[in-house]
Amino acid sequence: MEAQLRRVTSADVARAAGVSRATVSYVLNDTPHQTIPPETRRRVLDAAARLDYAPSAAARTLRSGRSDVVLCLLPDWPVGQEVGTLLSHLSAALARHGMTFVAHPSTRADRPVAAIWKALTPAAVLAFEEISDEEIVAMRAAGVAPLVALLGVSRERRRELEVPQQRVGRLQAEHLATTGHNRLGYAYPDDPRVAIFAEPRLDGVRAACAAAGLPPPVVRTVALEPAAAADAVAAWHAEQVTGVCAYNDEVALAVLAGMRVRGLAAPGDLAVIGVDDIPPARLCEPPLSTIATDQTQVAEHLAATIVDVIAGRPAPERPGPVLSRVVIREST
Amino acid sequence: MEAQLRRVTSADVARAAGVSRATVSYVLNDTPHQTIPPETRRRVLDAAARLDYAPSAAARTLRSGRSDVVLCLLPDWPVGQEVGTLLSHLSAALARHGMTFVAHPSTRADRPVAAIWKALTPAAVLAFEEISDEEIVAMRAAGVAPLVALLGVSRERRRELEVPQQRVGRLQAEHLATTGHNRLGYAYPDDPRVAIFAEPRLDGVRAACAAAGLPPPVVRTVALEPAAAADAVAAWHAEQVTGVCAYNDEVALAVLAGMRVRGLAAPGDLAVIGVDDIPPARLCEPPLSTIATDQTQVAEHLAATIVDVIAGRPAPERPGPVLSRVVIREST
DNA sequence: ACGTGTAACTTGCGCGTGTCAGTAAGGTAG
DNA sequence: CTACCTTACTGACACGCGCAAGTTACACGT
Repeated sequence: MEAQLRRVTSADVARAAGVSRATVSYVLNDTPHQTIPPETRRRVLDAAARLDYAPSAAARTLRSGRSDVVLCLLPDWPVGQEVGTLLSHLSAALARHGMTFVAHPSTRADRPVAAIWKALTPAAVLAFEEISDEEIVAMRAAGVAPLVALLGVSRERRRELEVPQQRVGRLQAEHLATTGHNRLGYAYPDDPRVAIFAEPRLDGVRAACAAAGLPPPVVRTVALEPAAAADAVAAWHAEQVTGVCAYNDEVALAVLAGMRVRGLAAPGDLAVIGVDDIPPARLCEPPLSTIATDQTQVAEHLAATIVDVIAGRPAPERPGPVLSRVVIREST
Repeated sequence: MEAQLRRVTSADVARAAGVSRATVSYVLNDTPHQTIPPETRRRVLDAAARLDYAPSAAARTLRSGRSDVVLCLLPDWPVGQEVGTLLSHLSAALARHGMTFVAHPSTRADRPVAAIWKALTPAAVLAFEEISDEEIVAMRAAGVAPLVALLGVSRERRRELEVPQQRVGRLQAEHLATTGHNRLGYAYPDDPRVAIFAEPRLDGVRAACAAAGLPPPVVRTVALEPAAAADAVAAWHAEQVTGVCAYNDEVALAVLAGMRVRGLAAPGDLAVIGVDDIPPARLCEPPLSTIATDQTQVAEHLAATIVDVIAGRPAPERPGPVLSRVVIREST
């Protein structure tokens, strides 16, 4: 019918509705302190719908100086599906607030981070990794981009979103302590890039040990290979460790593999508990106890915080404490 | 020192360099057919660097009608780390072509897809799932957004990027056939959302069976639970199936778990091969044979295709056939 | 001397918005 | 009748950029 090759602009809508462009803008944004009679409003909305009008984000961004995009800089360590689902929920939650969520796989080495957010003029940037102070002032200076950092550790210097990583570690250790283990090990990840998450979790384990009157955990780095893990297992065994908290489920699987190499079996010789509850956790031998986190709840809180920060309001308080829970299977 | 609260614009650079705004634009974009003496060029570049100038993407997009953003609509099934690393490589590859890659976790139910790309005016949209024809013409009409779809199946209707999923299935079946199995099973994923990938893989298995003179594979849907998988295993066993190709490594792990329930062991009672080579594959019992794909190469080809499509050139031909290879472990 | 050509610029337009500053019509108060 | 307010609108500007068209200065060929 109408083979439109040009973009439909608000001027087109205005023409179709027989009003001025300004009126269209007022109607479509229901600008406060503007009195529009219902009849006119209807005409404008009709025309907009009929023409399939969608405002140009570019023009709107140019005009207002900020867009409704929230940019998430992904870390350069491989993101598993738990982060994937978190982002998915986050995207949905932000959409409910009228914002568009996008993620950029960090290729930090390739391009400076600045190039990315300058190319998008997002309303907010959400990062998993530390951001340099100069970077932060630069973003603030660019006016359009308040910053939010998601870290495992809470830092006093600025307001941050904190997924309670410490609590994750504490839950692991408490579970092992209450099931009769009094000498714990910690399976630390091989990849140095995930240290931001590993450190607070380990801190949580340490805290729980101290609270339960146990000696501090025996920390060993565990690569994702049976042979390497076997060495760690042997070391724990030699130190009378009977329960191991792993950084995550994959590391836990490595520990189980290492035990197999040494002819040991969980939970008899060594109890193992992971974090994340990835699908393989329930499929391995023995099925892996782990810590599951309600990503929906985390996403909801993250979204609320982001919205508040963008609006310049102080961030809301921490999420309720029941985001994570222990999933008991047969490895403990 | 200089607490700038306003954005640095090309006008600022022009003023600092003592030239007009147009000259700045010509220098920074090295516009063809413009003769700029080295001295002037240097002055401009100096000023730009000193002021930390970054062009406004919004303005540029508004002016030129298209941005340098490539938007990837993620599927609503959970993305594993293999997709994660693919996106990471893709982002790097596109950055090398001067484009910015962002991903949007598809919350298809929440917002219509149109709202997303209209909010970003990307140069291209990369989707994993089918896109309706009207959607496509709408994107084309919006002028700014050529479309590229990444599917497992190649469709004649339009140019698509094809990761050779069929080949993945063929590799699995050929490996089992050459190791002496002559009655194969296929472990189909429980999640209907991944059918786009599952179908071509299964087709590949069927083709390989036919080519090897074997009967068609016995297809069973396998949920990611030991009990459910056990039923499938029993069914295969009853039909004298001796080797199973699984949709991916997780499904393969489920099959292994199901065998355990039935007191069977791989590869003796049933050989199992997965796809993806996720870390748990080498950590489970027995270590899982699988198909590994070189994501770097895939990303490179994807990036090249996207760039070509944006430029309006025909897409380059298929990638070389050696993107995937069999990783032989102990489950076959 | 005069056109022609080229180097090295500058001026100015318009992309599509949001919004401020009007303005004409109509009502109400004094 | 005048002064003033409200309703219902419209005109015009600025956001930052790319680029087409124009301008000046100077060199060259005849």
